[in-house]
Amino acid sequence: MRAESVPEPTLRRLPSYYHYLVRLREKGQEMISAAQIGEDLGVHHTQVRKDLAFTGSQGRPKVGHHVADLVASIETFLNWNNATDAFLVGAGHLGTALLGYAGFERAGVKIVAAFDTRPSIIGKKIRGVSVLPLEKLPDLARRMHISIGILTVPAEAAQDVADLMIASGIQAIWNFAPTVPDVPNGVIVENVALYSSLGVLSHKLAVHRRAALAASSGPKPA
Amino acid sequence: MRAESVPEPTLRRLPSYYHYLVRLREKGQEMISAAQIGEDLGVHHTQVRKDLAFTGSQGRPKVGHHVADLVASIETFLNWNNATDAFLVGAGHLGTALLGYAGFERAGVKIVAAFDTRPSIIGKKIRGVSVLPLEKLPDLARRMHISIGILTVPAEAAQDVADLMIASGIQAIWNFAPTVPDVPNGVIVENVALYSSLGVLSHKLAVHRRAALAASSGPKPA
DNA sequence: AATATATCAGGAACTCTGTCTCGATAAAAA
DNA sequence: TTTTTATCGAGACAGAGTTCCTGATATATT
Repeated sequence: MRAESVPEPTLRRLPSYYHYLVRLREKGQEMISAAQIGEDLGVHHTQVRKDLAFTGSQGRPKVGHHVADLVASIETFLNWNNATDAFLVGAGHLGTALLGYAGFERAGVKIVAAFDTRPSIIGKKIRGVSVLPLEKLPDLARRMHISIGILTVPAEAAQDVADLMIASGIQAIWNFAPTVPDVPNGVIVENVALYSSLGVLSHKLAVHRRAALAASSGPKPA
Repeated sequence: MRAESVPEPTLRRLPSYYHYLVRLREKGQEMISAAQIGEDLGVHHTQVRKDLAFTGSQGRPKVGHHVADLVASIETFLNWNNATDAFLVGAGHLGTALLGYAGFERAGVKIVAAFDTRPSIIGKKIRGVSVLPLEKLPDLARRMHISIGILTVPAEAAQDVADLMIASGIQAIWNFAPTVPDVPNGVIVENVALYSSLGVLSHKLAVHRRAALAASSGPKPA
C-alpha cells in the first residue's frame, strides 16, 4: 500500500538522469550502463541502479539499460508524460523568466495563466500567457481544476497568496519566495530557496580561500 | 584544522533563519528562543540550536538569543557581510531575473557584469549592469579577481562556459543549467536544479492524487 | 561447448542527519 | 534567600541514505 516510500534524494536525482538520457537518445545512443551514468553525473553507480530500480526499469547484464526505455520509465514514474495545469502568481522578473521556459511542460507542469496585483501589467500577455488580476484566481482555479500554484511574489506577500491558493483548491505549491509558507496538512510545498544555495556557495568559498591562504602563508610545521 | 566540517543541511537552513531573524529585527524584537524559531520555520528546536551553535552564537537560558547578534553571527559565518564580485553569463530571461535582485548583495554576491554571445543584447544595460561579449570575460575576470560565476545559459553551452570561467580564475560556479558541469578538483559548484524540484513536486502530487482516488473509490475493507 | 567478463540486483555495513533525553543555568517568583 | 521555570547545550539514540560486498546472468571469447 505504501507506494510513496521513495527517498526524496532519489526524486531529486531522477530529473538529472532524465536530462542526461534525453541528450543521449538525441545523439542516437541505444544502451547505457549504470556505471557510465554515474561517472558522467558524479553519482555512485550502485546509487544509480537503486534510483532507476524505483522507476521499474530493468537493466540487462553485460549490455546495460535501454536508453529510450529508461526515459519512458522516468517520465511515467514522475508523471511527466501528461502535464498538469498550473497558475503562476507574481509576474515580476522571476515569474517572467519561468513563463519563458517551454521545458517545464516536459516536466509535468504547464503554466496556463499568470496573476498579479499591479495594474501596469494586468491584461498583458507574457510569452503567450495572460496576466490576470489576483482576485480572479479563486474562481478560475476552481473551474479549471488547477492543482499546482507557482509562487514568485515577494516574501511579504507569500503567506497570503499561499492561503489564497489553498482556499482555491490548489494542492501543490512551488515556492520561490525566501519564506516557507505555513500550510495545512496534505498540501505539498516544494521550496526552491535560492538563498540556501548561496549559503552553501559563500561558506564553501570562504573556507576554500582560508585554506588557500593558510597553505600559502605558512603550512604549519608538523 | 578541519574547520569546514559543517553539515550541508545546516548551511542550507542558515539563510532561512537569517531572513526570519532580519524580519524579526525590523519588527523591533530583541530576543528570540530556539523553540520559537523552530516552530515558525518548521524545524525541530534542537536542530535550530545545533545549527546556530556552528555560527558561534550563544544563547542564554530563560531569555534566548539576541536577535541582532544572531543576524551578525550568521552573516559572518556565511561570509555575507562583505559581498564578493560575480560575473553572470547568459543574460536571457533567468539571467535578467537574477540581475534584478538587489537581495543577493546581502547574501554575499554582487553581480558586477553580465556576458552573452547574442549581438542583440550586447552593449545594453540590464538593471544597471552592462552586458558584454563573452570573449571579454577571461581578461576582465583576471583583472578584477572575480571568483564567482553565475551560469544561466542553455544546457548545451553550460560545459563550455564553465570551462571558460575556470580557465579565467573563477573558483565557484552557481549553476542554473540542468546539466552538471564537469570541473577540476577544488572548483566549487552549486547547482540550483529547478527540475529536481519539479521531480519531487510532480511525484508527490501524483501519489497524493492516487491516494485520494483510492480513498474515495473504495477504502479497502479491514 | 566451456570459459571469461561486464553488468546487474539484492542484502549488509557504515555514515550521516535528525530527534530525544538529560543535566545545567540564568532569570523570575515566592 | 530559596524555589520555580524557561531555555540552553551536550550526549545518546534512531532512522534514513549511501557505499560496499557478494552472487547471478547475459553476452563475448576461446
